[in-house]
Amino acid sequence: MAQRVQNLRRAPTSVAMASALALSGRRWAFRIVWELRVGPLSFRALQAACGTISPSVLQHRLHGLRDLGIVERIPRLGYRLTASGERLFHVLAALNKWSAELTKELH
Amino acid sequence: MAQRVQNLRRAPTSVAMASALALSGRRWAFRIVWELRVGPLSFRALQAACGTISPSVLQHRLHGLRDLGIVERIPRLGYRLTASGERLFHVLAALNKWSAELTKELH
DNA sequence: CATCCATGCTACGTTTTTGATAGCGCTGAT
DNA sequence: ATCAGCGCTATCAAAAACGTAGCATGGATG
Repeated sequence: MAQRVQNLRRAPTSVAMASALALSGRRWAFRIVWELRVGPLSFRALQAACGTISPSVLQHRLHGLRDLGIVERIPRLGYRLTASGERLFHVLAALNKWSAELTKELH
Repeated sequence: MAQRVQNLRRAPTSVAMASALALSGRRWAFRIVWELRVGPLSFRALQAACGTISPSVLQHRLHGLRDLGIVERIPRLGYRLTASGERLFHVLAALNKWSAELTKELH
């Protein structure tokens, strides 16, 4: 395990990782995935869950996330995570844990 | 474990998580952390590692990451991850793995 | 049928963020 | 003294995101 991490440190940033990082760098992208963890949400419910996202950006993101196979649209149910999206959720759960530790640390 | 994930799904998005997601949503933010996994990098080396980031944005991000205690500046060595930054790297390692599986899946 | 309401989504003008490029001031080596 | 590399700033252009209004559809209700 320690060895594997060392290899990760040495290896150049892969194309796949670069695009995952590019995805993460678009505003609201991960937040949308995170909000969908509860189950399918309608467009408007998703908008409300994110708080202040504008519908144009939400629409933009949903297209991108659908193109990547992270989110899918279900008629009459709205949007929900695919299997890949679910796996991404687990990554975000790790981020969630990290964020909790970070803010605890800042006090 | 399964139970803990269910709780995560039910719980509302915390303030800490919202700001972590906001951080992720700024372009290059996570990429910078990822590139610093190899060890300390100078401003220009970091710029080169990211590929095409402009110096003004890099400067902006570094300030933000320093304010959050994720990155620190070491005289004559450049920038490196703090302990929190290292823990964030481990989260990104999970993202790395996810990205590899995702692209494998798309073929 | 007519009305109402919620939905997914688009249009559009403004603001914010990011980008590209040039270059300044400093430091250390030659 | 020169020179190269460094961290970083300035400036302007381009792109992304925002806020708001509103359209079209479809189902429920009177």
